Amino acid sequence: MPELPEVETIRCGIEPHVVKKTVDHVRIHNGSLRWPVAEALIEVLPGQKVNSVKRRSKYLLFTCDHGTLIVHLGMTGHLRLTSHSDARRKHDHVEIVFTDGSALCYNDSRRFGAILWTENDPLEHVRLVDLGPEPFSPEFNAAYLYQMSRGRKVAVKTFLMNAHVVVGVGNIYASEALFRAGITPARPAGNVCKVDYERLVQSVIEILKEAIAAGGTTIRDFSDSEGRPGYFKQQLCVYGRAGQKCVSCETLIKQIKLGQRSTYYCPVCQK
DNA sequence: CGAGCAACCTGCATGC
DNA sequence: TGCATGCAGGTTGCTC
Repeated sequence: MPELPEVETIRCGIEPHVVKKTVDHVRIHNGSLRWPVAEALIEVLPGQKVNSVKRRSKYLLFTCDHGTLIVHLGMTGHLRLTSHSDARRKHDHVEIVFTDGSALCYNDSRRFGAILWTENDPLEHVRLVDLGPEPFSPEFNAAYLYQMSRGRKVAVKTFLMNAHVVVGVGNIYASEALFRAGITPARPAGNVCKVDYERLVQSVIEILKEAIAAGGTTIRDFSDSEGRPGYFKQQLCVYGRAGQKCVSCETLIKQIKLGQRSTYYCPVCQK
């Protein structure tokens, strides 16, 4: 479900509702996510206060008194704010109930997501330590992408989606950013020149910021912490538009597969 | 090291 | 109606 804009939308929605709250108890209904949810959370979390909700890549970091809860939503994960008296829904796997009776509920039909716990620096966690730069950080620039891509034969779109290169760019925004930059997605990353990477960096930053401003993209079932959809779908130029006219030149948008992921582009505007 | 791809799992749309 | 197929905002961990 979520790329960086969707995770950031969820973070903004949740933060004011959980910060300064104290955990009363934790319920694990189905801890079988990508990695087993630590049963120890049931013992460890109660009594701890949530001090901040941050984001690194597509991970949400709930900083607590004596550790950090690291949450990834996978493809279909949802977090919603509930009351302890609300009815449970199908695929509600983990509930964190606060002392005031409010709760944070993790729902994930495909269970590709993860809920991890660390008492050390979360950025040093094995899942986070090797990640590439944040797209809004100064380290994400044309010189960096150019240098990283030399000698790489992989398609530039797959390269852009590689979290060791840059985090947060998933399947929707990779197609969108390449369209805006005028780069055809199947081009080997190592053949893309510096000037093109300059445009790509700008396009990625712009698209992600616009998507955050729109509250993310809802294709199927994305919703924020209060159940509202995102509105960036209206601004998508190529993703999901196979066979429709290019917004710029009216050529029909093409769909191909790259790295097992559907990829959309305009064969005229993108070279 | 990089590239390619199967796997994890459920739900939904489509076609016979 | 049923059943088989293919697809889905992600990531890991194999093989070559």
